[in-house]
Amino acid sequence: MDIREIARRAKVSTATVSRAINRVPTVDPQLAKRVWKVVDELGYYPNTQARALVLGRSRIFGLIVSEITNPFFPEIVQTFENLAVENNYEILVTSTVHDPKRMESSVRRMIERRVDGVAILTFGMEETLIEHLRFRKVPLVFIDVGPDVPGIANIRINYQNGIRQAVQHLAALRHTRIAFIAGPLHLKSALARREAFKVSMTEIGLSPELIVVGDHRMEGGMSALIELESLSNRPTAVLCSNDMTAIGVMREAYDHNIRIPDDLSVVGFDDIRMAEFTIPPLTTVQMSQHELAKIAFRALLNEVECEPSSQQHHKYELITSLVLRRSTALAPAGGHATTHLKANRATGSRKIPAAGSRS
Amino acid sequence: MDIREIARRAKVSTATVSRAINRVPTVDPQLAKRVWKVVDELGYYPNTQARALVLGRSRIFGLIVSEITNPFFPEIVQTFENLAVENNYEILVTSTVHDPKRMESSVRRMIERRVDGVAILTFGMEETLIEHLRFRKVPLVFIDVGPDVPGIANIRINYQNGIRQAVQHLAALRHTRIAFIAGPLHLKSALARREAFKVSMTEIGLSPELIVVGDHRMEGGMSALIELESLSNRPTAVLCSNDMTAIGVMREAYDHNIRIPDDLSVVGFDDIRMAEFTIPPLTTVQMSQHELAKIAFRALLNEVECEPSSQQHHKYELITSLVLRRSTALAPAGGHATTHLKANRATGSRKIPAAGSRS
DNA sequence: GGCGTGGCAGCAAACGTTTTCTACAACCGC
DNA sequence: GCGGTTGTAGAAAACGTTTGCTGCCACGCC
Repeated sequence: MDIREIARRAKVSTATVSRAINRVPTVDPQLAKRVWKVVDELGYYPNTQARALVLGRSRIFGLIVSEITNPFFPEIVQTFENLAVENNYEILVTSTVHDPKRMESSVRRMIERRVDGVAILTFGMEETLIEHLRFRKVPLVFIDVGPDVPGIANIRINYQNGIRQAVQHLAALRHTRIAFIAGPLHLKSALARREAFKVSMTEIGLSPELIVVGDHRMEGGMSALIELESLSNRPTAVLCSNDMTAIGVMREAYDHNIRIPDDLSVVGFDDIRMAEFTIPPLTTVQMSQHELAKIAFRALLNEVECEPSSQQHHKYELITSLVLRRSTALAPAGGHATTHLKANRATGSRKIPAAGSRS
Repeated sequence: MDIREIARRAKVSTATVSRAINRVPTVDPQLAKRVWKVVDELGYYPNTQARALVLGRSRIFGLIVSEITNPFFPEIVQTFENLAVENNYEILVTSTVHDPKRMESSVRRMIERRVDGVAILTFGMEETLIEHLRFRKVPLVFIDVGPDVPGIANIRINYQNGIRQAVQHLAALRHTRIAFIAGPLHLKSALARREAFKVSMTEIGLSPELIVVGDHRMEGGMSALIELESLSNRPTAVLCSNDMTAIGVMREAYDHNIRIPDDLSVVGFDDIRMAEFTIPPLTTVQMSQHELAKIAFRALLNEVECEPSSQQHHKYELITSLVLRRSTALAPAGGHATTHLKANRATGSRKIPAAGSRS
């Protein structure tokens, strides 16, 4: 069913149908009404790919994220989608899952579908891939980083602010041995957070020496805690590069009967929704996913719909700030007990194999 | 840059370019090589919307989920995307966020973009909306429910199996007052789980009377626990309609110093990834998101790429089964203490307002 | 009353592909 | 050597829209 079918039934030309559908004001109200009636009766929906072809605009925005399974991102995707719906855009979401092949395929798919703009909310995208998009003059939005030219918006994130608050908060609780569990260091965002930690520690006269590397996932938090606990100058507080890491830390601490926050204070980063529901609720640095998505979308829309002549090179900045919950407390008097790693609880999960007779 | 540009530079017709690009074997290898060279040099990518227009197939699958922010779904989306990439499809994901308006917009967007099939992994989609898709002969895949006609695949989920295991597991731990926190009862899936609970309880001679209603979110779990704790015949175990509810329950229990599993056993449903990382790790009924996505994708692909004549009305079924972790234990001797609701910890979260001077 | 003008509908081209059909060349067999 | 057959490239139509341009009609003005 196409526009011609409508035209036939409404006894007008396809041009008139098109104009009626698109609410072009020069069309006679009576004709328009006739068209709408037929459109409605037949349940006609315009074919957006035909429209995109002639218009040269697809009304699709690409959204490239690291992994949609990381709870940080779904919130962004949701907000982004809400805004897209409001503005009559579609979104094409792809995960890079830290795989160069997938990054490449992400970019290729965006280009093939002729998206009108791409928000790159993943880190560690290769320069040459980005060049592919830039070459085609696809408007881009980056987090943190990206070339400093018109048509490309950068969202700067003020990591320092929130991390300084976190460090000062811990220091105020008399912690001196504060560890940092970094993210994968090939990611600029992870690097930036670690640097912010170093700066903040130095500012208050502590040496930022307890730094181990995680993977921004729960597993990395778990092994990082084991690593930290095996040290002779074990920390009394640990600041994590993201919330997932912090959740892993708390989970591992649970296995070793390390009490949070009594024995060990934990601070996360991101303030994902789950942070409010961990046990104990996680003190963390908020980096509003909602705001981030809003900024990214606005930036993209601005690039696409405004005159490129206006060359307005907006500076977008997202601030971060500490949210206090209950995973931090006064430093224990003499550091926490030394037997943690021995008090292992049973771990692992078993699965019931069959349908189960009554037991 | 289009196929004609390539044709001009390779000194062949557009037909040959098209054939070369699509690896049609009848094209002269030498010509093909010439075309590929130009394609490569110019960084040409075919315009999929033009292709879709003439082919009548968009190579886009729609994926309608309830809320992408519910951790159950991102796993599905990821697996679905992986399969899509492998098979050269794109996915168009929309969240209904339990909003009729958004469901409508979801369906409209799917139709406008001319998707080749839709997996409806949300519950409570209105019949008339589905009719819109069926009317256009869009292949559909449903969870649980859906019209029983060719071109529409239903993934039946065996809730009973897993829930029976859960109930029997709790009974084996000498629990007799087992509560159930249901999901929103206008959802068929929530209803089915509750029914499975009732059946399972009855099977072992317990009466399924302790049933309260949640919302499949953490907040609902929290208030449901409060409700249950205010009862005179307070439960010693609670089975939740999904894991988010269970997380809410454990979080609320924490606030009231109800120990899990010592005072209260908790069982979830879904086995989201986070279930392994809660404190304590959550015993739950697994409903593999990975499998679910695989089945949905396969069903869709089957509907789209196979002869409609084959009429193979595959039955897809997903079984569920209990995963034991550490949120369940022997029932406390005389029920747990009665003072829970009074031993309230401080709650809520505060936010540090400004950049923070040293404290 | 004639001409000019404004308003509005329709024709047709264009968007970038795929594919059918035609055409041409080369080769083979008789 | 010629007709037939096979193999391969190109011309052109088609997919479903939008929109510039043309042209018609009616109205108003002189």
